[in-house]
Amino acid sequence: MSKATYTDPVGVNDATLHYLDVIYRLTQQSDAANTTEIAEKLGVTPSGASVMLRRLAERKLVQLTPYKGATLTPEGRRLALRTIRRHRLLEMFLHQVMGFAWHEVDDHAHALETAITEPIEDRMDEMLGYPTRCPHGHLIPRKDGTLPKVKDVPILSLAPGMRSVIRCVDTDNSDWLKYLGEQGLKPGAKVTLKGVAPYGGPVTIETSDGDVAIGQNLAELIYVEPE
Amino acid sequence: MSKATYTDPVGVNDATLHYLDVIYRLTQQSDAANTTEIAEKLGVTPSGASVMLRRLAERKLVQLTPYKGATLTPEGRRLALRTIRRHRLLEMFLHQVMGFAWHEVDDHAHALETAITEPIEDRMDEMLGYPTRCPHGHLIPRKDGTLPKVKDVPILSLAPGMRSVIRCVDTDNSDWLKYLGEQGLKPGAKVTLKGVAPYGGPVTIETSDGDVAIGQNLAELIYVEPE
DNA sequence: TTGACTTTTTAGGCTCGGCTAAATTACAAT
DNA sequence: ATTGTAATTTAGCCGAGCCTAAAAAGTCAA
Ligand SMILES: [Mn+2]
Ligand SMILES: [Mn+2]
Ligand SMILES: [Mn+2]
Ligand SMILES: [Mn+2]
Repeated sequence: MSKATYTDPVGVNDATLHYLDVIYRLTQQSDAANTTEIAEKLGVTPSGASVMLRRLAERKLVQLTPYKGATLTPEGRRLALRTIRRHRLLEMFLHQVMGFAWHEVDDHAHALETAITEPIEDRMDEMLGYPTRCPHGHLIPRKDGTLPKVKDVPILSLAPGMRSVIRCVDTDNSDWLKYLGEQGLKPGAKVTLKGVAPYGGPVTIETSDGDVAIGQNLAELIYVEPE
Repeated sequence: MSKATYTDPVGVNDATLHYLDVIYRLTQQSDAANTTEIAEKLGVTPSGASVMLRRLAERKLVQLTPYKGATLTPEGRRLALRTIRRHRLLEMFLHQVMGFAWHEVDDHAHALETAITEPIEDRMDEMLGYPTRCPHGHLIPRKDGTLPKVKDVPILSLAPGMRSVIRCVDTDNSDWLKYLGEQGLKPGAKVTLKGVAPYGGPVTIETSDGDVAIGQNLAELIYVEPE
């Protein structure tokens, strides 16, 4: 029973990768990820996260300013982007090659994202024709850690009547994805924003199958590229 | 970041599954697996294995007779067979669907065997047409824990001149597999044992591409079905 | 039966990633 | 400037899965 042949440098295990992944996402929105937010996303206590963050800082994977928050070091970001790349490639593979529905792939991809080897990552990429986005439209980081440039905008930022193509549906919620998919609202769909009812009312969107009306909370998840 | 949705009852983790897997294999050959053998296969010390075995016994996954050895309980065997099934299905998937060579798949399958979810297991099975063997010819346990009946015999047990079909090449050694594959000696190949030189000399086998001579140690790995 | 030798278990300790409870620091409002 | 509250860290603990060293149990031959 041989030891992990294709595995990473010691210490780069599941827990570590999950922390780095969460910190990466949080630092996309604000400049530093604070302990409590990280703990919430990971389902651990703030004290547990605090201790773990110190360990990650000792390993030079995060830059930690006590009482302020955490950011990733270059090595930490490299590993975070690798995990995200693998997650999104897996989602694409599960969807396109294995035939899972777009609302099913997130859970399965999480189960595999820290287990796959680099040759498998590369082979999936090749089989999929080097995709730039996951089934939900999120960008797949390249192996060098760069991200494709895109011009996605929230559909709600468009003037009513403007034609556009859906590029991303920004949620992992399986139920919402299933529903939006059934309404024809998924990446690649050509849509026109018809209007937004006042006081939080429904958003009407024209699709190739007719008009659909959805809540603003769901409409906020949809990003498009204007024609 | 949700908790392991598709994961098993608590405690059925990587280490546990590896122990069960090893105990299953060892109890195929003798009636009980002894501590030192288990430790060797897993690359841990006998003392470490002894402690772990006691924990597995407490969890009713193994039946432990101190100073005698371990056997699997029905639940332990169920989990062991599940891991072996997933390993061999993965090998088949990596080979047939993803195009990896037969000598490459074992390592990658080990990396994934404890990570995949049941829907992925089922979907691979379906895509592969419910295979009964891995690329090396080992039997794939069914979901109910039963194994297909076969009539494989060692090629060296055949009378010279007897025609047969290779069914299994019983090794995980990547170099040997690569070499044997290059010689045309892999499951499905029609072969005739020509002769065995005395005093550990070469074994000559006729293949569709001509005769090949290999060492007895390699020939012992080859199992066939006589015509 | 008695050693001698091998196998296995026990004792004590370590790291990792969690936990709770308590202390500390930051920050916002008076 | 002081005080109260919220965020964060520290202290002390735990279990899993390993380790080494030592003790105990089994085995086998004289
Ligand atoms: Mn996802
Ligand atoms: Mn996605
Ligand atoms: Mn294998
Ligand atoms: Mn195999």
